[in-house]
Amino acid sequence: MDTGAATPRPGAPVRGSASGRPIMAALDLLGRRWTMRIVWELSQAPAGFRELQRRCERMSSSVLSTRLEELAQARLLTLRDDGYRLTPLGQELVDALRPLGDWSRRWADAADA
Amino acid sequence: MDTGAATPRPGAPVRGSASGRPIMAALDLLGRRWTMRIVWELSQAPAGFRELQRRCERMSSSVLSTRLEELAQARLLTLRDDGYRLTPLGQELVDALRPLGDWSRRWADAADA
DNA sequence: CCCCTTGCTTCGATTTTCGAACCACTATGC
DNA sequence: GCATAGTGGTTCGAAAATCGAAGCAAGGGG
Repeated sequence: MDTGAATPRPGAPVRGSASGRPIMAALDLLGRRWTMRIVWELSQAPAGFRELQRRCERMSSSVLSTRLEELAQARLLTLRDDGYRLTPLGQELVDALRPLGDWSRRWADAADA
Repeated sequence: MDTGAATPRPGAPVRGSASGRPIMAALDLLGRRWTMRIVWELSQAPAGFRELQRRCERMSSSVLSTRLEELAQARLLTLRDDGYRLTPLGQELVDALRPLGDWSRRWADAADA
């Protein structure tokens, strides 16, 4: 791989924080382009590489490849016969992200006003 | 500003999705480097420009400036006499992000194993 | 054999991020 | 008045991340 910075791990120093606090590793990992989107798409349904690429319009294959490897390293997903799937840990992340979906709707309402 | 792509707005097409779904705008906005981190830091306490920069080690001033403008445009924060502060909408985002903190600790535990 | 799909990799072009230097302004001290 | 230090930023060239079209190797029909 080596197409960028190391995959953030809880306990290790990451961009913007040498403390090793888990939340900082999470914010670094999830703050990379397409990462949350990929997790979100896989929560809707497992998908293969090319289908994932289709679902996220204009995501480049090279970045998708990098992200999938990062997320696999972080144990949030795995490649199975039927495509990429979230691990139980990845599913828990989706659950943790769910309030964000609710918030975004309130944000949209507020933006209209 | 003009140091990159437009600030995502719910209802408008964003990177990776022409649909205008609020969650896609949120994922685009929050998936930019430092964005969630800035929101997170401001949830701990309001801070001025330079203090924010100190709290997020190595964040460049130019990106901080861009992000603050994006977040202000999205109505998630404002500049007051005592520094940058989250708006009520920004506070709600922090609340929505709170489960992520809990998850990150479970993630850390799983990574140890 | 040909054609289509799959999961990727390669690599040059483009965009984003970095970071040190700098500007304008407001104290505070001497 | 003059220096010093703090503030909120901007500028701009360098470095890193991302893009995206092309290509590769493997597999499955027809």
